[in-house]
This record gives sequence, C-alpha cells and structure tokens, in this order.
Amino acid sequence: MTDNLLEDFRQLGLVAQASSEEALETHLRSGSRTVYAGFDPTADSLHIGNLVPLLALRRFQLAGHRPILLVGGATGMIGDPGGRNTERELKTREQVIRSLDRIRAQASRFLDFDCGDNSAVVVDNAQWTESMTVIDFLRDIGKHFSVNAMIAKESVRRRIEDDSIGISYTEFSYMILQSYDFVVLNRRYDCTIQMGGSDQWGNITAGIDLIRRMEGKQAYALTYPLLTRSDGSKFGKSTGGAIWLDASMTSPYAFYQFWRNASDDDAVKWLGIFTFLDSVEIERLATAMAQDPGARAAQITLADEVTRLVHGDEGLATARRISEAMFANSLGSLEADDLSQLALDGLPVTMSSGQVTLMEMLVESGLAVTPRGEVTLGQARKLIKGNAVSINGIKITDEDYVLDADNALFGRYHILQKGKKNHHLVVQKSKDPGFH
RNA sequence: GGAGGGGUUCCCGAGUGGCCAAAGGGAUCAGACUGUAAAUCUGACGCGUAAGCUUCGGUGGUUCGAAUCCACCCCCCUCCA
Repeated sequence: MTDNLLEDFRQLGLVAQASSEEALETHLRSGSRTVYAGFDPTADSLHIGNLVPLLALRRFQLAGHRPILLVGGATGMIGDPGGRNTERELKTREQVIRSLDRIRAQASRFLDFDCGDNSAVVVDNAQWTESMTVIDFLRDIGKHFSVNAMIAKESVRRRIEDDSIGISYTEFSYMILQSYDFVVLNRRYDCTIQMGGSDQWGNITAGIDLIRRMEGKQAYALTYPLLTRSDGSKFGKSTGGAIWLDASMTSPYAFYQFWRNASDDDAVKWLGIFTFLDSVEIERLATAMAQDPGARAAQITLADEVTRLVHGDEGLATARRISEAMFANSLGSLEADDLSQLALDGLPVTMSSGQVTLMEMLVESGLAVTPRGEVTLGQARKLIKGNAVSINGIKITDEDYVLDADNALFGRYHILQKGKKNHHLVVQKSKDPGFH
C-alpha cells in the first residue's frame, strides 16, 4: 500500500472513472474524508456484487476515511434507468427498516461501525426524500437540472434511443433524487466522494454538479468497473441464481465453490478486488498460475480468502471439508462420522425412509431442475439417460434404480451427484433418537 | 384525443390458415475433452415413458383446422394534438 489510495485502487483494477483525479488525490491525502456508496434494499441479503463497493469502502476506512452506506429506501422504489427495466416493487416501511438492519449487520463484517470519527454509517434516503413535497422538489432541486443535460447522459439516452422501451418520467427523475442524496450527505456528513459502479457515472456527476450549485462546494466521483466474467456473462450468478452473503441463503460451501470455480482469466483480477492480499502475493499467484494452471493456485487462494472474509474461519473450514470430500475422490475413505458431519456442514440434505427410486429422489432433492427452473420427473429421467447421475461416486444409468439401506454407505448415506459439481446427501431416517 | 407500429416459448427474434410445440441465435442443463478453468464438439431445452395434453397479450368468433383471419378489450412504442 502506498500513501496514495487512488493509485492503490487503480492497481487493483478498481477504478473505471474518477473526477478530477489530481484534485481527488490531494483531497484524500489531506485529511479524513467521507465517502458513500448506495445499496439497493430490494433483496433479502447483500450479494457478492455488493462486495465490490463494500470492500472498497473498507479500503477507504482502513486509510482513515469514513464510509457511508446509503440504502435506497426511496430510490429503490423507483428504479434506475440504467438498470433493468422491470417494475420495482414498493417496499413497505418495515421492509426497508429490516433491510437496513440486515445491511448493517452484514456490512459490519467488513466495516467498523464503532471506531470514533471514521465509524461507518448506514443511512436511508427515504429519511429526507419521503417527506419532501412536490413543490419543494421542483422549486429547490429541479430548477438546477437542465433537461438538455440529463437527456445527454448515457443512461438516459440509451433508453430514449431504444424504441421498444422508452423511459418514464419517474425513472427519468431518478438521477435528480440520487443527486439530492449526495447533497444531503454533503451537508450532514461533509461527504465529498461518491463511489459506485461505472453505470452510475452519470448520476454521480449530476450530484457533483448539484452540490456545486446548491452548496458551492467541490465533490468527487469514483467509479469501479462493472464486473463481467471473462466469458461476458453476468457476474455473481451461478447455478440457481445469485450468490448471497447470508449463510442461510448461500451456504459457505456453495459460496466457496463459486470462487473456486473462477476462470483463469478472472481469478487473478478478482484477487485484487475481493481480497486484501498485497500486490506481491497476488503477483506470486499470477506467476504460479501461469506456470501450472492445473494447480489452480489463484482460485484456491481466492476462495479461501473471500470465504474467510465473509463467513469466518469456521465457515471456511466447513466449506473446505465438504469440498475435499466431494471433489478429492475420497468418497470411499469417508467415515460414518464424516458423512454426518457433511450434513451439519451445509451440504444439501434430504431425509428418506426406506426405499425410494432414484428418479423420485432426484426430484425430491431438487437436482432434477429443468433449464427453465422446474423440477420434473422427465428431467430426472433425462439426466439418468444422459449419464449425468452418480450415487456414491458410481455412474447410474438405470432408470429404475432404487435407493435403500443395502446400497447405502454405512447403511444410511447416499451421495447423489448430478453432473460434476452438484452434490446432495440422502440420509436414511433411523430409529436412533440421537439423530435428526 | 388522432395516425401509425408492436405484444410469439427464459431473452432476442422468425413465423401471416394445415407440413407449428413453433426456424435461428443467446442463456441454461447435461455429455466428451480438460485442470472443479476457458475454448471447442455433442445432446437436451412446455409437461408427459407414451398415447396425448397445455402454449404464441386477454376474451369471444369464423373455420374440418388459427400463433396466423374477424370483433372487442388490455399493454408498449413513435409521431401529431
């Protein structure tokens, strides 16, 4: 780490655009600053996409600055024209408060909320937006915006030029609300920097302009590149959807596997963004990977580091334990205790009693999902026919195969595998009252 | 309010009376090859073992037969007012 935070960010690949870079550098060096990033409260948990700004905020905090997490209780109801054009659901007051708490709880893994002057803060923009009257809005804020300029913004122009979608006035106004957020934070917290994805550039600079007009002050923008995977697909999705930070929504094991599966092209890049390893170490891993890509050194380190960051040492340990068992071809060496531990560790489990056909079990376990997301017997059949199913490490092609105590490990465990990476544990119910 | 253009299976997008469960591409899932990578190739991709059943904005209608024709309605876009 140098004493130049912006330069560090640049080296980590965290900078897409920055406003008046030299002035921003000086600004950051000359005192403790306040920086904010917005978070959408639409989901039940933060996901790994949110990890990028979250960890960037942590870097700010480690460098002595104060991070603010702005939860879009108000703007979340509207929808950013830059984002998907699906209608937003209105959030009730309680929902927003709940997600506020949740975001604070999840963010507290990375940010310090109790360290004096640069403690992290969570705020909700509904606080100052909700009670504003239309007249106030138009008179005090709206007049500062030139429609000509707004139309010229990339995010808006794209929507206007696309004949099939268009843009509603509501969405069009999103930029104004976000700009006003920046003004309020500037007033209340002396917040001078806003960070966001590169798609936020237009909105952020609009905020800077508004601060100049209303407050006569200088503010700064910093955007990070939106992550795409090297194959162009959307970052953060995996089989079955988003990767959440909440352990009950995405198990530490699944979380770990996501990172461990990173492509070669992504792995090194992600080490910079998602871990706090120093550049020497990252460099070393990059070299190691170039020499022996099969060893997957970068992926393993990436998975270790990020999982530890999000789920702690214990979460990492269980994730690794399952991974070892499932991928190291060591099914045969597992003891009964190991298998029951896997269940406790968060490998997906289904209980069964007596005899069940393989097809039924594929459905019950949810492994037989169609590409469309439904779970059907037909899909189960196709998978078996397609040579995709194994039990306890052995391919099964018999559609009539039946799971029972006789072909189970230790009389009660079946490890059901679909494809290469989907594992499921089936446990025969026992009369043993100690087990449930 | 007026004129015009649209709404097709997860997405894009063909299809304008039977050969349509609906071309093609993407996404997704699986197989092969590998390194739990990428690329590539193969298969699947509404439900069902099958017979068959349910789809093309909605509701009715014409027809032996409709995604395709007609009526009304809903929604989206463009231009005009």
